[in-house]
Amino acid sequence: MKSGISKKRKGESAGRRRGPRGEMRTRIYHYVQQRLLAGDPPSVREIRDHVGLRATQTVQRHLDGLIVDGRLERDTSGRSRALRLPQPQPQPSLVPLLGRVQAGVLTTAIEDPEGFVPVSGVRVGDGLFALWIRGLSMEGAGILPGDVVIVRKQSDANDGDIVVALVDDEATVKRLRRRDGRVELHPENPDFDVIVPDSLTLLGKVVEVRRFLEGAPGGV
Amino acid sequence: MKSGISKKRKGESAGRRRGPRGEMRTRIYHYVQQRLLAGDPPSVREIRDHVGLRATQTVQRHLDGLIVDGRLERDTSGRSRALRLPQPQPQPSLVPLLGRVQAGVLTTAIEDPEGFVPVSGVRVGDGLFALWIRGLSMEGAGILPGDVVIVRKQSDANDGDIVVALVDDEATVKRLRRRDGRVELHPENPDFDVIVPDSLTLLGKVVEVRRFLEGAPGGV
DNA sequence: AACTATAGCAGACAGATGTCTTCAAACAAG
DNA sequence: CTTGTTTGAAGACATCTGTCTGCTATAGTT
Repeated sequence: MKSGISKKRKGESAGRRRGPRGEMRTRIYHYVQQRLLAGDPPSVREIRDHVGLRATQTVQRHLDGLIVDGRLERDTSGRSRALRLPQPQPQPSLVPLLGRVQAGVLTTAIEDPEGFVPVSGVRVGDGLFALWIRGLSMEGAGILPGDVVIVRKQSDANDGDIVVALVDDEATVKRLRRRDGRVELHPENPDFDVIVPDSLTLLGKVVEVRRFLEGAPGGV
Repeated sequence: MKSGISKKRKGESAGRRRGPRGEMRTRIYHYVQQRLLAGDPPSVREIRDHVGLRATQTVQRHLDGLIVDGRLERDTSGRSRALRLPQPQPQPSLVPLLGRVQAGVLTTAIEDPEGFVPVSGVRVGDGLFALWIRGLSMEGAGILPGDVVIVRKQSDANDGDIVVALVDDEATVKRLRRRDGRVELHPENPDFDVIVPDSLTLLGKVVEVRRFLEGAPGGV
């Protein structure tokens, strides 16, 4: 045993409950939840060691109970570290929050973000990034300077979608309009002009807008 | 092999590079990054299968390179699924998203939320709840129907804060103003009236606003 | 008190996982 | 062209990990 638990004679503590009924299960639940929220799923032995039990089978039975209660889920493919948070407690994913994005360096910016924002797991982490809003061009849509938009990477979008496109080699957020077979990028502020790009380089579609009235997102 | 890679004769493709120098390493990096950001660390065999290699040792060598470059880290305790991203990651918390909140039932609503939204760990999860915006009274502040506000429970707030208060036994979001020792709840829309409550029941202060342009938050 | 259910221990075993060695093909440099 | 480096395959092995069986102690119920 690696955990410093004192050597006991065979069977010495078998069956011993240390606290009120249900306490161990609650302790296990909180430890697993914390580990899963941290993005670091625990093995059964790690759980065992953390809560001070000696047998993995005891942990398993508690986990079985938590799964029956719907508080945890298990990936049944036979892989290791298979616990999951269930709906409606989605496993959060972290989306890279980028600084300035210019033509050609999106991949680099994603690999070296200035921070991260957590999103619900239903959005599946691949293909998302987050950007700061810096201007007033989308004010009418309730998107203000200092907001963060979460963007799903895609190279096409529908009429009416709010998108991130490259204009003059700089990323900009606008509403996409299709007029007579042509693409237009519309601001949501009469003080800004409609942009008609010669060719559209679309980085993605805005799927979420966030405003932080106090503090900044994690890691910034 | 589980991945559907076609059976090849022994050694048939040994040493074959399929793309430009460095491409495989980049592909591996992106896959690992995405998995780690999703809170689901990959095994070496999962990486191997995802990128279409046949030997785990090849993956290991690429991972070694990524570790030398500082782009990934490895927990060296001998555990499985030991890759890490090098920056410290914010640890998200889950905030309950409530349905309708009326006087007297906030605690019940928190215990039985209709879903959860992940927030950055810097906000320390306890004491937070989230609410839907249903009306247009805060339109001028860029807070629209269908938005979700994240609220920190507190019974006092400063002049200018956006707060959640009980008015006519119903939770409402307004901007708090202090005038001549008196509290006023201001809309951010001229079509709505200023509210001057006889006594203020403040549920908390809005710390974040979120708009979901596609889908809803987890569990809803 | 007796009985039952719950909780925990110990040990064994199968499969997942990481790591190492050797060999071979492809590519880059001189 | 030759040589050295990089890249990828195959196979073996040690350890981690999940799961199962059997036993025991404790707590709850009748």
